[in-house]
Amino acid sequence: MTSMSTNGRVRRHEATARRRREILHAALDLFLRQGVGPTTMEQIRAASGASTGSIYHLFRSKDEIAHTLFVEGMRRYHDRVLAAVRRQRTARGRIRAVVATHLRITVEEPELSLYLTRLGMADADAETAAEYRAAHAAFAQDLYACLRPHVERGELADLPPELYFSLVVGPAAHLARSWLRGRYPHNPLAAVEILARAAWQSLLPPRRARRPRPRSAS
Amino acid sequence: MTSMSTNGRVRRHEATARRRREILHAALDLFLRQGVGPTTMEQIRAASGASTGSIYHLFRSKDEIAHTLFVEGMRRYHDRVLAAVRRQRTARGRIRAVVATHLRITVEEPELSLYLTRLGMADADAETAAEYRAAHAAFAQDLYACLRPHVERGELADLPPELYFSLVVGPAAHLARSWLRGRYPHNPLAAVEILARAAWQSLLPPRRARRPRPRSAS
Amino acid sequence: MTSMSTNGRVRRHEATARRRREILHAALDLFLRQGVGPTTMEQIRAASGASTGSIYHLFRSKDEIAHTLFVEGMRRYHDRVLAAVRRQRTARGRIRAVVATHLRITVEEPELSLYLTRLGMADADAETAAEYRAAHAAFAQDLYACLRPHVERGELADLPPELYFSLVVGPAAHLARSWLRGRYPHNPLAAVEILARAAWQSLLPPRRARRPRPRSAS
Amino acid sequence: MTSMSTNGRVRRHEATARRRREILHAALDLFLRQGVGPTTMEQIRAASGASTGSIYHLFRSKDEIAHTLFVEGMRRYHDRVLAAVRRQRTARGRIRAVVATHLRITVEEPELSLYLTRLGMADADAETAAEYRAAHAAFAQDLYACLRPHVERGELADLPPELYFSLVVGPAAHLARSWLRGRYPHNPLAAVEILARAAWQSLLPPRRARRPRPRSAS
DNA sequence: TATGAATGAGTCTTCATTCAT
DNA sequence: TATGAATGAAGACTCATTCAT
Repeated sequence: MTSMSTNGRVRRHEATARRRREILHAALDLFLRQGVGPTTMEQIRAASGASTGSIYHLFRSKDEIAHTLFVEGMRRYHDRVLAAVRRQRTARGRIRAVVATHLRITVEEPELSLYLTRLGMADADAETAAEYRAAHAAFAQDLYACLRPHVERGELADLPPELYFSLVVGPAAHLARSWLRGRYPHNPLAAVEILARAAWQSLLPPRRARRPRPRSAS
Repeated sequence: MTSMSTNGRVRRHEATARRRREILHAALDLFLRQGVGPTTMEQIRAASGASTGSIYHLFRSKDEIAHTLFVEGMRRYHDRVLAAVRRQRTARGRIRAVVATHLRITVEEPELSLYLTRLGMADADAETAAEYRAAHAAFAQDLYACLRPHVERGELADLPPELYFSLVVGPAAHLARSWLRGRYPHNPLAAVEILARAAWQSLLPPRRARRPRPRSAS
Repeated sequence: MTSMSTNGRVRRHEATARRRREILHAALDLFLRQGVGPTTMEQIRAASGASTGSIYHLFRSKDEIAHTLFVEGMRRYHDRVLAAVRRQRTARGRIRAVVATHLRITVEEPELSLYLTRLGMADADAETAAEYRAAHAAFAQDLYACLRPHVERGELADLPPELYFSLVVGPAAHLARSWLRGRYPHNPLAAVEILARAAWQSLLPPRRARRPRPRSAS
Repeated sequence: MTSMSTNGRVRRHEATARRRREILHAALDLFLRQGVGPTTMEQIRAASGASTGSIYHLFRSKDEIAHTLFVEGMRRYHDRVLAAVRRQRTARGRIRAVVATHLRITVEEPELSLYLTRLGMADADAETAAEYRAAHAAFAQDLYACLRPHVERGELADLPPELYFSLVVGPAAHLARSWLRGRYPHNPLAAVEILARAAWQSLLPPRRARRPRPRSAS
């Protein structure tokens, strides 16, 4: 009997989780095609197959759906980038990892990427925006912590963290956006080497400082 | 009497133009603080001092206001960048001009920049989005036309146009966004040289190709 | 085994009855603070500790809870008043009993009294209202039956029954309401004698019949 | 032209005021038949002939309609009672005026009276309830100020103000309610003398004390 | 009997837009 | 041209009630 009840509960949990995913999935699709504002709960309901009540049982409001989508997506992005960076040991490898992962996520989850770039913050109220900002700051700090040692060893120029990200992520992000909007007709992943090399070069410390180290890692 | 009527007309034109500007100004401010969707015509009315009727005399709809703001802003951005680029003769100068102008516009018209980056396309319907895309394409083509000769002369690597922009504008755009969102605490203009140098280096043609040419642009 | 099952049944009955009381208690509290309409079953659930299902096991609907509260309260009020009146033999004692009991119930069960006075009938549909009216009519008849003999003996004036109640209960009810709403800062029970005397005097038959008293005030 | 525009404005004001009255009238009717909660804006719209937008142009919310109805009605009641009381010079005349006016208003504006008694406070939130209470307190003070001199002259017993009202208004209010609910089949106005006399007697100072006032009542 | 997730009809309210003056 | 009251379609959300477990 215990196992039955446990099974029941588990099965219900699974059903709930599936429904949750269905709703988020439907919402993401609609948000992307029409924007968050213009998307109606009725559309989400119809597209997800859930009832109005179910949706509100699982999410407090439409904004919470948008917010959940953004936060979960952001976390996935952050996690993947940090994991990829940590898998590398050399400065160059890490820089390349950032660029490559950004493009890889873009290609593998274009919907999510579009949402994060284009819609995510558009409708955020002050409080939510602050939360996003905090999450971003935490990510930036974690990421910079991976690069800091290389800066201290003189392998990378000593620049303000945000400038780092601009030099490293900026081009990749721009290209990703272009691709997502249909402007860039090629596979963004084919540009990884070019972008990674550009990023790497732009972070090299000024000439004189570079001497002591004979060869940088390939 | 003719002159009076002319004066009258002129004065009316001036008044109309001023009112138009007031409305756009108020709308931009509100759109930025709250997003386009959440902003109501009533708020625009109150903030601009115009009456509901006046607003609808000057603009067909709320969307048209958002659209006007976006298009006029985009045009201003495009014009400034192209003008700055054309003022330079050398490849390096032109690359630098793109970077510097982007940051300059950001600093001088942060509201406009935020709007263009963050909100502009979020709520656009398919048709409007297509129009934006066309405008962007025209700009891209004009800009690329300025660089093409340098490519042909072997001064710049031969890359797909969008990749160019990603390498040149990407870092500046990223830094601008960071600054606009309060993440980058320094003056973005101080980073022009770093970003311009990075952009320049990333566009250099592969080594072997670079030799034959006796003088690189300064 | 029989006794066990009996015990079980009894215990269940007790548990059920307790739960019923908890629900009614929680509901009364909420109804009073917010009104019946604005109170949600969810609030009743949370405040009573019962589950939604349990509540619907014990009550057909929210209206039934409100109705039960009203009817049970009304019956308690009626019963107490009638009992107190019947305990007295003299006309004066009975008049006084009505006044005193009304105030006593008010002070002892202020929540119930407030509910009966303020909320009870506000949301009642036609059918329910009719039921309430019938209950009230029955009470009025029972109560009047206690006074009728005194009227016939010439101890009390011969007035329409409702006018009786207005003269007897009216002031006490008014004072009770004032007290319940925080307007009357003293103990209502201290006013019993004044109110009872006023009621008594107002019910005395006209002068000539009364013998001793010569002139009423103009 | 000025006059035309003035006329236009005036005419608009009249139209607006009429519409306002129509809405309030329709709402009062519905509130009384069904209660405030169950009445929908759609019903008010249909009954008043106004459009949804118009209603919300004139009133912020359904609650504001209910509130307006209550406050305006309460003010009318207060004003009438105070005016009638002030029109009298003698203590007895004033007591009688309170009783008579209460019943008169009941008979002349039964809907309003029912609303004030039965529904008015049922759905009030804390803030609104406080406002009602303040209005009532002001009225009570004004009314008591009319009686105070008589108390000081020893014509009326010295009782707490609320007790006064209970003795004076209580019976009339009770009878009015009975009549409104169909329990009292006679014309309430015919009972004015009985109620007024009862009220008057109940307020007389204790016998001995009534002449020179040696001791205040215990 | 007990539970609480699911349901969906029904509400209030908003707001872009129109139009009589 | 200017005004702002009026419009009503459309949307987010609530909540009493049901029902599978």
